[in-house]
Amino acid sequence: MEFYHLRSFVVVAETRNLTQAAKRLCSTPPAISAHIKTLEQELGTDLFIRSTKGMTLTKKGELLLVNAQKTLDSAVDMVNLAADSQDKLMGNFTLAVNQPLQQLRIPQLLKNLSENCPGISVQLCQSATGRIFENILLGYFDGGLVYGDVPEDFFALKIKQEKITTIAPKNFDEKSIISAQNLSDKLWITMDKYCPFDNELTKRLGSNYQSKAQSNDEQSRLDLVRNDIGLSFLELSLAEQYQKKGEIKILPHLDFNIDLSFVVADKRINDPIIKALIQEIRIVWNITL
Amino acid sequence: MEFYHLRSFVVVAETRNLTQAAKRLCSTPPAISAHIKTLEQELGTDLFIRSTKGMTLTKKGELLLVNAQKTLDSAVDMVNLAADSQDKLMGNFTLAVNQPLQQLRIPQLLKNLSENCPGISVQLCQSATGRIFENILLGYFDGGLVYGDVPEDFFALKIKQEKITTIAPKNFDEKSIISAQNLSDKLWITMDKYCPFDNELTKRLGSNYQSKAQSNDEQSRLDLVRNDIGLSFLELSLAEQYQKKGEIKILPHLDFNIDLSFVVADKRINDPIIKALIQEIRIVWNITL
DNA sequence: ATAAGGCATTCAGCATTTATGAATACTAAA
DNA sequence: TTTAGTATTCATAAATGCTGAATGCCTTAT
Repeated sequence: MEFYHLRSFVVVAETRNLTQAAKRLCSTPPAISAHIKTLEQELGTDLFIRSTKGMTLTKKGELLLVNAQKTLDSAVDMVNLAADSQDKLMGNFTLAVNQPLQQLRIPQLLKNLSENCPGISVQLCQSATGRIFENILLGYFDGGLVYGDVPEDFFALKIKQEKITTIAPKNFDEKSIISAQNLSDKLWITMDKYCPFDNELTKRLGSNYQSKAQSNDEQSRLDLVRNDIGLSFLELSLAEQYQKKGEIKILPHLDFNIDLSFVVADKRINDPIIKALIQEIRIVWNITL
Repeated sequence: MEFYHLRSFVVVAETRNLTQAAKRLCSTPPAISAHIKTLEQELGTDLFIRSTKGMTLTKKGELLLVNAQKTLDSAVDMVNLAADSQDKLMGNFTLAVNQPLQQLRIPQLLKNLSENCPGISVQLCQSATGRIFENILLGYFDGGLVYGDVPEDFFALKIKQEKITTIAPKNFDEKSIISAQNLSDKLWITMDKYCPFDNELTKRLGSNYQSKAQSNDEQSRLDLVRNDIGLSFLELSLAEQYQKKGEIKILPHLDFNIDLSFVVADKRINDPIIKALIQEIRIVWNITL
């Protein structure tokens, strides 16, 4: 049974005349006749009573006509839905982030997105800057929020510049630190090779600093510093909060700035979903251009 | 768009694998691939994202899958309904009657029928015995209740024997009637050539009786007799009712018996609807065989 | 009575669509 | 590097559906 059987069924039932039905269906009586016959065989019941005057529905035909009509309507619904959602943006976007969501205004972004682009759903994924680049290239992420410089083959939208400072345990003797170089023999809690923070550290202190522990997670690093394990980098405003509480100390000797950017694969810059997402990011972060 | 497109769509969505889908559909990957591609072109949107791992639904694919499934379900409903009502009796039956319905227990018949065979609807039609035979042969009636002998090519189920008597106006001088022959020169209200009552009249009185008026309708004939137009035949029990009221007189000289039968065309005796109807008639009239 | 017109159906041949099987290109895993 | 699994392309074969003329049936008009 195919749709054209049902179409013929319905039209013949309406016209009660095979010839006219054929005209309306832009076909010929033998073709429509065959449709009806096939349908009758398949359903195992007569649908019409043939006479020299035309075709009249049997009782069972009347019964089944309702379902046939319903089935065709359902199909039309599907086609209409496809047409309606033709230019409607729909899709998933796997967004990798390198910080707690609040700081990145992600909640606001999701809120705006669900209002302006209800067809786009976002899958969030925590990762480190370097890994984000890799996974975007591998197709596991669609885009991400990353620190620092952006490799080739990536499109980057600069969101803001962040100030990074050095945090130390509260009982750290900051008097002993005169220049940045004095920090190179201290114990460090580093990120990992995928994090530009570590690059910055190497740039400033050389590669002879000691790494006591590694963690991508800001919160973990903070905890380790709190517990007197060593020094680490942290975003300035966050660090100031914890210093106020007396939990850590801030060492300004290595302060540096770093860009926070939204990145996607260069080749996907014309993807309408990505375009829409960038638009929303611009709004949330108030990026004029 | 045809059903096989939707079937392929649904199965590929389930298996997320063209090869397995093809197996399940007893087909080959190129065929199923073409189905999907055709459907995508027709709907104007991609349904799947192809990868070396298989096929995964796009967002719009997910959206449209619901409708596709619904459409297929609706079609299955129709096929199931056809199968369920396979052995269910359905149809119209045009029943011609030659008397008021009450006497023929038609109300009871309809009641039983609607309980035992809800798919059968009955169209009632008043007519005269002879016309009933003609119209059954012409296909205008499916069956009827008739008086007297039944021609060839008809199946007859005898329902009961009725006593027919002669009715006369109330001021009729019955003393003057010694034998049946005395009635032959009276004025008669006859039925018509299609009614076996007239045959009976001819048989008994010869063809030289005078016909003043004709009517198939019992009520009309009764009215005419009441108004002193002439004599006529009537079923005995009815006649007795009217005699009690003093409206008419009964003349017993020509009394005769006649069968009331249910008839259908002989060739249609195996029609299941007719079989069912006969069964119900047997019940209503308590006909043991 | 006869002819004409409308109806559904049958059938042989044709046109189109659909399915197939081998080959290809790609990717992931071994 | 090879192997296995994926979807796709292509030429060919098979199947399916469509057509137009012819047929039979019936009703209506002549």
